[in-house]
Amino acid sequence: MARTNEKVGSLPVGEPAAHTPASAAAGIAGAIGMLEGRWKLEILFHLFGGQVRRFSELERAIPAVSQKMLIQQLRQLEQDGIVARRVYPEVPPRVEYWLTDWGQSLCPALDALLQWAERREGRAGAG
Amino acid sequence: MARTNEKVGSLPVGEPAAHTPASAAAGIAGAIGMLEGRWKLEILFHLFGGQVRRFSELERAIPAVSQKMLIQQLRQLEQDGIVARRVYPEVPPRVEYWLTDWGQSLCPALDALLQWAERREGRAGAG
DNA sequence: CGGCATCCCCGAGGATACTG
DNA sequence: CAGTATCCTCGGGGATGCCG
Repeated sequence: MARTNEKVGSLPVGEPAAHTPASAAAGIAGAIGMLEGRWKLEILFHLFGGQVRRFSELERAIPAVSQKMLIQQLRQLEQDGIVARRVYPEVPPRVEYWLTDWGQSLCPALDALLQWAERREGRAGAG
Repeated sequence: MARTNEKVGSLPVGEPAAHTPASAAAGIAGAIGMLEGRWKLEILFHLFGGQVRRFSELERAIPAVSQKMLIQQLRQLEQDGIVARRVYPEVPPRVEYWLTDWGQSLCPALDALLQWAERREGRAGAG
């Protein structure tokens, strides 16, 4: 988010696991940012597992979304390298969407988050 | 998000791992929602590892945040059961914040997300 | 069928000032 | 020091209409 330039002190460059609270937060914020649109997660879950869907299929699968939003979120996901898109130069037009390998690899991370959310039951905490 | 009432068909109730695309998305959206405030992640990373911080410490640790925002996000995290709060009835006032056990358990999930984000480099994808 | 453009609403988040 | 109240900005996202 704002200001990632709070340089770390003396780091052995090359180690990918070195983070300040700010840089770690920034990295995750970036990841979450890519997932933030109101419909992106739902889109992703319709695409996980190598599924290929055309625009109208997604539209039907997510009834509450508007065309504009669906396109917008799809394009953002595409731009972020999470989903891939293919246009068939036919008439009537056909466009298909699916997950990139990197996009697919989001699944476990999302699953971890879901597990965490569901683990909430016994949230006695550390009070 | 909108409409979680798209009931699943015939599920063996009791299995916690059964999700429709919509319900999985909703669950993760809930988790992400708790993390969404602009400062929450940064707050979390200052609290991970059992650290206890008082309000003014967090304020100094996150210079760009306003009092209002810091309090608001802290309170939301508290309400969600992620952070705990303790007020010392002294003067001048002192308030300390730390993560609940459940909050601490977010760390691996966040880490998975961070790993994923950093794995982006060779994002050739499944084009 | 799929996509872009326009207008509008609403709420998250910021700045500032005040209180106990 | 910690928290509250008020006001304002900004942009995400909804509705609608037109195009290839």
